[in-house]
This record gives sequence, C-alpha cells and structure tokens, in this order.
Amino acid sequence: MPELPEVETVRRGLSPAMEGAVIEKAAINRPDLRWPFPERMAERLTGRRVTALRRRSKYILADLDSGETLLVHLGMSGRMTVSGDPLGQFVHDHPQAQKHDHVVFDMDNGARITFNDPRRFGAMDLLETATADQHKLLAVLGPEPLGNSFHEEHLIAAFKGRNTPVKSALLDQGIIAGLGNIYVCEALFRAGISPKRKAGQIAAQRVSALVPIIKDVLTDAIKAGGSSLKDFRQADGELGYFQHSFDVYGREGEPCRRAGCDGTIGRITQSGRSSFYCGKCQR
DNA sequence: AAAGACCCCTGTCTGC
DNA sequence: TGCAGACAGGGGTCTT
Repeated sequence: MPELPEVETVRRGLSPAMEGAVIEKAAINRPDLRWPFPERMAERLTGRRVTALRRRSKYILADLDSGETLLVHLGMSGRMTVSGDPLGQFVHDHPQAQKHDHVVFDMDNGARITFNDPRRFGAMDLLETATADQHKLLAVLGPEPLGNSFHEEHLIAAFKGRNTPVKSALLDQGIIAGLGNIYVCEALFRAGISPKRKAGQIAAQRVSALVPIIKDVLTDAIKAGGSSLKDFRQADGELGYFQHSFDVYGREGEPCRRAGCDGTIGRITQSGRSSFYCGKCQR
C-alpha cells in the first residue's frame, strides 16, 4: 500500500503521539520482518525519548535521545495505528491485539503504536543518527521528489541514454526516491507519456514537464491523506489508508478521463508489475 | 553497468 | 462451499 504520500500521512499521524514522548515499553512479538530485527532492539528502545519523526523516501525515521534512529519501512502491507492518545486527538481505546501485530510501543503519554504487517515485507532497523544517511538502505536513494534537488536537469540527466521503459526508470529509487507503482502510473497519465516509451528517448521538454507533474501528483495525494487524518475520531486510528480516486490505476477497461479523449484504460505488465494507461492519449 | 527474473509472505478475490 | 490460481501499493539479490 504505502508509497511516499501514504508514508508521509503515517508520519504525520504518528507525530503527535510519538514526538517528545518516551517509549515505556516495546513489545517485539517475533524475531524478524523481512530481515531479523536488530540486536537487543527492545532494550535499545525502552526508556528512549523520540526527539523527531522524519521521513526519507518511504522510510520513517524516529530519532531517539540515545543517539540512535529507528528506521521503519512498511513494505507492501505494513500499517501503523495509534490508540489511546491522551492529547484528545485520537480517542480510541486500545483495540484487541490482532494477528500480525509484530511490534507494539507503549508511550509515556498513554498512546500505543501498533505495527501490523501480514506479508512481512516491512523492515525495522536501528542506526546511528549521525550517520543515518550512510545506512545501506538510504545511501542508494535518489533525491526526494518534493525536495529542491529534484528538478528538471536531474531527471533529464538521469534519463539520458537509458534504454529502459520510463515506467521502470521512475520506479528506480536511485533516480527518484519514493515513487511506487500507483503514482508512476498517475504521473505518466497526467504527462501524456506512454509507460512503454524508453526513458532515453523522451524529448527533454517532455521530461521537464514530468517534474512538476510528479510533484503535483504527490502533493495532491498527501493533501488527501492529510484530510483523512482529521477523521480519526470516526475512523479506527489506522494511518495511511484514505479514500483516493485515481485517473488510471485500477481502472482497466474504464473510459479515459482526459478531456476530449475517448480512449479506454488498458493494463500491461512491465517488470512484473501492472501498468495502467490510456493507449490513445499517452504517447 | 544496465535490465530482467526471481524471491520474500499472507490475504483477498475470481472463476470453476 | 471448496479449491486453485492470479494478484497486491516494495525492493534486495542474482543472473544475463
């Protein structure tokens, strides 16, 4: 589920419950997710105050007052929920433990943070805050798409000479960090570019146009996620899921939404993943 | 070096 | 109702 906008939504939802609070208890209910948990993880977390909650690409980074940073990745099916928050923002009682609740933090403010991940493609690790950027998983990441270092020149240079479909290039986390299958499909639709087109064969002008489109697609999605955060009282405290309508993703066989286009959304498989696009107006 | 196949794991949905 | 198979929003690793 989570791409950059969802992870950012999760971070924003966790922030009031975690930032400045102390982890009183860390329950680690199994030895691993995708990889083994770090050595003595529970002990290294217990009693530590979360000084900041950051995001890099699809990773959530919780800086601790011990000089370590907890890295969290939600994989495909990871979710985090907040319950019992005393600040009045989240009024839920602690729900009954669910299958696949692998990690549970009880904070000193009464909040409980539950990490649930059926498929266990998620990950957690502890790293030194000062050298966090050099962590194996973070060092290979390209620029943040919403940051200043993601700009037209960067994308043009990254695409130059690449013989791979633009769909694959945009999924490459070393080129842009944080895009996933959904928002690549959506961005290519808005740009009118076929996912099959080779990255290196797109005119510089069209590549440039893709940059603000990517930023807009992500910003719009974060905005939608943010508005869902307001509904936590009615919802169940689950972070990262929100109503979102896509132009092409999941719309195989349905009519193209571009004004003046009477095409139909199709689906193809590229590097093992579904690409949704309009073959008529995406060239 | 770049590109593609394969793998990790469970849940859900569809078709028979 | 059961069952098989396809598929799912990620990404590391191995092979060509």
